[in-house]
Amino acid sequence: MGTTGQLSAVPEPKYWHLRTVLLKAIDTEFSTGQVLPNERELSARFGVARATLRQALDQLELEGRLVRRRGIGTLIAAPRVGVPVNRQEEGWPGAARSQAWRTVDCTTAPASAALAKGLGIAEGATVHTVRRVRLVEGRAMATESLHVPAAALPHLPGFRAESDRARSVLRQLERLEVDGESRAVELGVAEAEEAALLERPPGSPVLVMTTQYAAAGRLVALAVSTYRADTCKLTFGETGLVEVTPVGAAEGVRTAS
Amino acid sequence: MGTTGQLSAVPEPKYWHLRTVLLKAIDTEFSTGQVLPNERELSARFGVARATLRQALDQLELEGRLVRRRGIGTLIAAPRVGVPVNRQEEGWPGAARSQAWRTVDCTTAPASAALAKGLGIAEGATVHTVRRVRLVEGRAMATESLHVPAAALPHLPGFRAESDRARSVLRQLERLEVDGESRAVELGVAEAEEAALLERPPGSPVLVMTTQYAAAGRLVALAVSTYRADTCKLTFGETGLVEVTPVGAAEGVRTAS
DNA sequence: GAGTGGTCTAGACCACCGG
DNA sequence: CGGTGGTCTAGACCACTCC
Repeated sequence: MGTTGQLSAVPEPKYWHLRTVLLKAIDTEFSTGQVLPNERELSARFGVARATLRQALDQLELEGRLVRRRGIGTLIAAPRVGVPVNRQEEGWPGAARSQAWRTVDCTTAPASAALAKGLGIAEGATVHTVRRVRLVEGRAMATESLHVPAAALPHLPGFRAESDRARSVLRQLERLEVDGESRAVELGVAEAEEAALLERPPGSPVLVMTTQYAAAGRLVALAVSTYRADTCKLTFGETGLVEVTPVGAAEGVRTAS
Repeated sequence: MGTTGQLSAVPEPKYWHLRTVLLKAIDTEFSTGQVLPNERELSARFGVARATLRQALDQLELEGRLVRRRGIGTLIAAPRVGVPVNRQEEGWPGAARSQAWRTVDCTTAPASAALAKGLGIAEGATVHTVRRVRLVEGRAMATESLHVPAAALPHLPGFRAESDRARSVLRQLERLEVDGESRAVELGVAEAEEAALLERPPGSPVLVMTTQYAAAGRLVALAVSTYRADTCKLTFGETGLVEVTPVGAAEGVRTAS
């Protein structure tokens, strides 16, 4: 990486120009896992205040190009992991290759107004909520709150220990024939508990995915999942006919073209 | 909104606590379009430096709760717009209700390495690229670069004016029978040109969606779309059987539960 | 011109990590 | 312990919008 980096006059902010310079350096002179010079060193080298440098690093971290670790340094991030989110492969409890989820807890409570609306049931109706963490290669990638109206699980056995109840709910869901799902994805930030489960500080960006599952013409579950935006790329597989080359082969198309 | 807001001792950073306080105020005391007191006023009221207050506002803006306009003030944001992204309804050129796209330009050039890989063709092969902007309610919500190998469009007429060529490419695509698509969504930031098309400053967060379209067992197009993360919520409709209550009815489930 | 958010500075102290 | 990133401060000036 060059010594100065020639901050141009100024139609564009310094931090943005810095980001560009650093990005090029990352692409050409560093590789995954390497540590950058520390912030005080970098800010001196580029002749800017540390806060300004940090603004540039913030951008690059948001883009998933850098990882900053307190007490360690700033590292070049690994490319984002493609995380499949279709029901068949991974999303639905107990399906094929899923030891990928770890159940955190399970509660049973009356539905809040918002939750009732999302599930299309009456406010105050009993709802089971299973919280799970999705693991990819052993690392926590997402949290999920799976809300299921008690009415949708007629055969659920009576009270049990919490972990048993979670298992029961999940097992019951497996048996339902889900014939439709509707998803939405938006940007959010991790709140305290989520952040802890994801091993990230509060305020970290997440991709919030909301999924409504339908069976026999009725909604039977509402899942709210928060995926770490720094390390995850959500991939939506095709139920269709052709096996398409996995997305991710497209790495770098956006900027390189 | 209270006058002080009682910043607690400190296991949690001030800016994060501030965010919480402001979030509650937004939910209870303000409504869409209202302007907050200015930053100097707010920072004084909460007894913090302006930079600290801004850190809290940054978070809320990332969450899509605030919009800041230079020279105007900080406003309460409208809820995010649900933007459908399935091929049938909106994504594919010329489909049903689409006057929703505005073509920006159309270029024909050899494929870069990354692009060739994404399309499964040889590097340097000729590719048509149509850039478009997606409009929702008249506002620019996304940009798209649609890359199509020339080889996939055998009947494309010879050279023409750029706007005509764009039209031709899109029309040819309509005629192909697409039988598969593979999507990925991740977080990114808007670069200069994108940012301009989206009427946002560079560095604004975007949801980057990469879509591979297949027809007759081969990839025929690669689309890279960048959606404004502040105002968009991507919704994935079901090709399935049941008409599911639109996601968005689930508003507020995540925090309220 | 007055008022807004956007950028930038130069410093300070803290929390965490490793040897 | 020294070194790292994380937070916070108090100020300055700029770019923009509206009157």
